[in-house]
Amino acid sequence: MSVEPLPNIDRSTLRERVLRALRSAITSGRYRPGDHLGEVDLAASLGVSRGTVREALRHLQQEGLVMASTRGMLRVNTLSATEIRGLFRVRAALEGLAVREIVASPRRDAAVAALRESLLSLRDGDDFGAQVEADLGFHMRLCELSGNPMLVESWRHLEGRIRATIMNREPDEAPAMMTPARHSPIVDAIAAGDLDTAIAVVEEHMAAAADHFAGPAES
Amino acid sequence: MSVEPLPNIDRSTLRERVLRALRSAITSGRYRPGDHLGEVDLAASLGVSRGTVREALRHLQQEGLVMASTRGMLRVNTLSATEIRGLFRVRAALEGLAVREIVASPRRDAAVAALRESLLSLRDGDDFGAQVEADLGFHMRLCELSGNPMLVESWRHLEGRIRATIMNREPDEAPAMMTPARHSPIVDAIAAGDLDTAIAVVEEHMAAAADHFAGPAES
DNA sequence: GACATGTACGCTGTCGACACTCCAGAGGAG
DNA sequence: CTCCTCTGGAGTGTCGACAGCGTACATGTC
Repeated sequence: MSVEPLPNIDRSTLRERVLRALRSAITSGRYRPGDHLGEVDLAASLGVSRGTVREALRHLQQEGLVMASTRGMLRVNTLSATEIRGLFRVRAALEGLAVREIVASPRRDAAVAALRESLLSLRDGDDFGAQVEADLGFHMRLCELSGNPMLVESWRHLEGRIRATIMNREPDEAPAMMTPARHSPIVDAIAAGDLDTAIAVVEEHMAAAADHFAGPAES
Repeated sequence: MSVEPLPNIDRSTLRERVLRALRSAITSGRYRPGDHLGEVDLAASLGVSRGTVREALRHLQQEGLVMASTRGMLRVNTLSATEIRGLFRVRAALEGLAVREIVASPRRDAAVAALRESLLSLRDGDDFGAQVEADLGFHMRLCELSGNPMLVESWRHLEGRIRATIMNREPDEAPAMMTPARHSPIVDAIAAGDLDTAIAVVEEHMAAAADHFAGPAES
């Protein structure tokens, strides 16, 4: 009898796997913003029924990665400059709360260590996709370390739109936003326990990102 | 030929109507927190197919009004005290941002007027359900007046959980939270243009609500 | 040639049926 | 009496098919 512990069985439902596949296909650039996502085509491509694809698409719609167009058809979402600016202001508010809760927490040191670790992933990425993942991973980690599950939930709700925004840009333009140099000041301010500075840093970070992705201040 | 402009035809899809019906049934207390929502029963009650009910339920799940339990079954969501506290902290962050944007906006006076109007609905409600609607309507209005669609979107994403929290309480206990007296200071501070005070008022308002719904500070 | 009308096609909306999993309780072996 | 086994039933998971709606093209009329 074999001693090795048998591979874990994937108990995820078909809908969940289709969901992940579609999400990945969109955020990886396989489908471009504005592309039509037809249920029949996708169902045929993935080898599943329309109903299953349908549920996954509806989920992505609520995530903001997909938007409805005419006659109930779904397209990859694309955000206006105004929406992008608003999006990053909401992010600033949420991540500002995260910073606030981390600074107030007794586990602040552990949180700082975890964030420093997340920063490492940002350094060694020459691949654009990996760079994006590392950036979002850092900010998501920031929310998780707040210990507030609702904050994480709210941030995740925006994640699809964040990704849609980033993917709207050519890969060449964005990397400057995602360097460790832009993120370490946040961690430093948290480590110093200086709440006001930390929040100011986060807001500046988000404002710069908004300018980058929405085009410099037009409003 | 008749001159009257023909009644508007309801073009909403069956799924949308089922969604509204279920949401209303839950937030009105027709189903209690923890109740099992079986697809077959609901489909039979509503006279639609399981697939249609299913899509509506999945939507409500993402809204947080419904949660998954064992074997993929869905139940009316119920939040822990910790989650409730976190929820209201996130609300404070979001509505704080709303206040901030309104104060900074040139249309501040119009916003104040709109908020004052919303306050009126709070006054004349002896019906508990109407009172809740008026309260949530005020806060939602606050977000809308920020002019930031993403902020509204994020707030709406929490709305289901907020309602689930309120509905967890007996109707008799809550009304004190929803008096005009508790809301007008927010509007007054906005009208005065005093940002710091306004945000402090919002945070105090949310902290009090958290204590009320989660039980006084145990953490 | 321009406009109204008919018509085929593509797509989503909705449905009913079958498959599968899990839990609870009956029933037998020890 | 206790434990294991088996068998129903209650649910959800997934599927294929039909129906309805709109668009775009073809057809006919003036």
